[in-house]
Amino acid sequence: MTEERATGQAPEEIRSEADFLAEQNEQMRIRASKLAALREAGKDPFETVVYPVSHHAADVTGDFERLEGQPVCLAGRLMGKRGMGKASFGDLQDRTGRIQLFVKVDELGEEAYGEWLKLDLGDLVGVEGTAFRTNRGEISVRVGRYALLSKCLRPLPDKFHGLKDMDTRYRQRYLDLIVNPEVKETFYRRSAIIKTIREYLDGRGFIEVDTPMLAAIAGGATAKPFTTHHNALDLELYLRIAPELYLKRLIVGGFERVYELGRMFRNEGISIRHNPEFSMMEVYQAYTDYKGMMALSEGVLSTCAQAVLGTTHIVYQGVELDLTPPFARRTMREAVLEHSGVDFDQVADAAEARRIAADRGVEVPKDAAKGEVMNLFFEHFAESKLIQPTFIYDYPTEISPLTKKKPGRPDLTERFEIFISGREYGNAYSELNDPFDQRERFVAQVKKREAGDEEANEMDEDFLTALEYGLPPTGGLGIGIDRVVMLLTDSYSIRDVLLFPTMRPVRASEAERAPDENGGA
RNA sequence: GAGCCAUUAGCUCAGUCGGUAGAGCACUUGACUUUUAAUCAAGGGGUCCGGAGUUCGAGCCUCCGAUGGCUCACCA
Repeated sequence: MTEERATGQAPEEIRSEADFLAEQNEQMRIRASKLAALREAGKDPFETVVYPVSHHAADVTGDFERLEGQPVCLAGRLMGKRGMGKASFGDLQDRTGRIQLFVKVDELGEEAYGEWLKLDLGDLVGVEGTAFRTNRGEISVRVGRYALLSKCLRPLPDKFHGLKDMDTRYRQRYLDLIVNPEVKETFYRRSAIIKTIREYLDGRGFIEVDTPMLAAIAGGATAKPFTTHHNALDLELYLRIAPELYLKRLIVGGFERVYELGRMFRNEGISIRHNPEFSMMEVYQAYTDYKGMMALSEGVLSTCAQAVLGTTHIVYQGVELDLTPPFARRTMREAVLEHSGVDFDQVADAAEARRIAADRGVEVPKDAAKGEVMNLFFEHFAESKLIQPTFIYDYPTEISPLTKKKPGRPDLTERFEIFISGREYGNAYSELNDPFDQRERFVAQVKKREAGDEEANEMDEDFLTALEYGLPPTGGLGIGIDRVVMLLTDSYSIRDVLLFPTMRPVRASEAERAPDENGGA
């Protein structure tokens, strides 16, 4: 909050080329001196602005019958060099993959060939030549002319082992992308999944909307928010934890079918399944209920699998999963009964529920309601056993403050969550549209909040006002995009489906804190 | 937030009992006109994560710290 905070990097951190040449690393010095020589000869690669690319690596390899002997022009990163004296081979990597280059002194001339030999692995080059097949049968480009388009001044990670160090892979994702091809594939699939979801919903009359990420009230979910501050308004704001309450206002406004696909922020722990910022899809559809959302969930998930894998029979971490609709359906009570032997319909009240929890070694809060205990039993005994896609429905009212109650069962709500491979993928319900009931639920949440529950909802008067104007019966659904991407890319950790996962910054200099530890200078 | 493990050349990794630091790839130089982890020969390259301690001597033992990974807890 101080004025100095805006200060950027210190000027002495701006590095001249001479400083760069003085770097410790021998390989960097050599690369930098090659650049200096090129500049001196009037061939500065960084002056290049465009290159007339006509084909990509996969075009040439995939359409070779048609392209054999034809002129092609490609650009990319030089990833392999195999010199043979007066001829040499190289590997060019572009966004579609790799292709072999064949370079001969006869075709390039002495000077250009000599310069070719000085290229470094990682340099960005453009090549013009003809598509052909070598004696050993590899589809290649016979290079007639080439241009160095940008210089790579640092040595790349091992060409065979790639980059393995997880810290470096996440912090310097560009390196991971350059040398580990499967990483690119994951993010191509991520893009395809998001595109498929948009097409699926757009084709069914939904419109995509953007609601505030900066909000005065962090509502719509139970989670700890990040806080921030707006200077001009002198206002404390939260980064959103869910778009739900805004999207339902839009249903009140008459859009009838809306969705939002975007980033959420929750100030909680980091794990293999959790990142402080993550992506979620939320959908609201008027005149349907949670059953309608089950069909929509099945449609979205199976369509995504079909789009990126061509099948709904997938393998995640060695386990075969069948995403073909319809998914299994069971009530929470049934799942808990099956996996713990306890029938919560036979449990009289919260006190008895807490006694059973104590007997069974399930930790519950001292004042836990019966429904909360059942939910904890579900998480403790049942959740990890739900491998094939399963809708668990009839959630307790106490843990569902925005959900319509089940007719004839005020202790249960019309809500379900989707479980696959022992993990939650989505959450949906018949939206509570009774403003009186909603106010009571908010009041109950506020009480929990006052009792110290930082995750409980705040009162949202404007949302209640919107409900008083009339929210049609509406079904709502949220699906965690990152987890879907993990599922369909067989990724073990959420960090593997986020380009830049949240990391602790590396301390600039250890020396800065040394005096403290040495007890002063 | 707690526990366990890791950190050695640009990258991937060895490092014995505590005795002056090793390999492969990459790099440099030379040979080689169809190789593909090209090959062959020679060479250069180190803040052993940081700090303190024990010791005649520490990459290795002890303590403190940094960062990451995994597990657990909270959550999606």
